[in-house]
Amino acid sequence: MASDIFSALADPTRRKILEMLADYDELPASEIHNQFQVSPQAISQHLKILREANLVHVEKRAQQRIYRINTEAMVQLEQWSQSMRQRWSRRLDALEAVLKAEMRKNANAQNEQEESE
Amino acid sequence: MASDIFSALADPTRRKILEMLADYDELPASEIHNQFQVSPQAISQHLKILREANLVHVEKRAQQRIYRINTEAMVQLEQWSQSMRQRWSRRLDALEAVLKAEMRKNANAQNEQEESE
DNA sequence: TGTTTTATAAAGTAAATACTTAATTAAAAA
DNA sequence: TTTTTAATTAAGTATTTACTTTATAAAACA
Repeated sequence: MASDIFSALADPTRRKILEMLADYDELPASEIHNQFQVSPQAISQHLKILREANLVHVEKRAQQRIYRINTEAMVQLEQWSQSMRQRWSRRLDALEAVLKAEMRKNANAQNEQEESE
Repeated sequence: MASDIFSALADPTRRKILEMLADYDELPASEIHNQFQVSPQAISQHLKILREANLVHVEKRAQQRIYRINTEAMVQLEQWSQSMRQRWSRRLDALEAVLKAEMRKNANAQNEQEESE
């Protein structure tokens, strides 16, 4: 996992930037900035963090910097939540196995009792 | 989305706590603390943040506080990444439609040319 | 009851974060 | 070539964060 995807996603401005990029594919920094009330420098700093987390790609086009979302990095986020689910269900499977074993044991005990009656 | 799930997940200690809870279902604060090098107070503060983000549940048991993961909140994280994927693919679908329309147009142009030949 | 266990709350601090303004870079246009 | 456009980097600042130590709470145990 690219070191701090989660820190990068912690900021609502950066999440909104990613959502914009998911909707529009490619956007120059200036257009991203238009959607917010803060300075272009502030947005540039957010974009730098998104770049460093490998959540976006940049391409130079004349004076512009064109940003795109990096879907691979987004996949990593999904993988983390999936791995959480797997840990969770692996535990549930183990619990289920124990419960089934318990049920068999009870069923056997029941049978033995019936046989002795 | 319970306001700052993402901020709660930004800290590696808190993510590790969640992973522990995913593996072990229920754990008292003291056992969680055992896995880390920081003070119990520091862990208590992390647990508070996880509680406020609704990522965990607590149950009092004698002096202990028993923590469990709240799977509903984890689902919200998956929903966000899924919604990102949806935005992304909705855009791809639209692009595909445009491309298909282009192809039809070209095919028609081709036909008309053949007819005139 | 007084003491121990388990945990949290409160107060203080160093480092990180999200902004600002000022300065710099580099391509395009006049 | 000078100016404009688009964006970044640098420097400074207020707030937030992640810890610490100290103090408090509440159940269990002697």
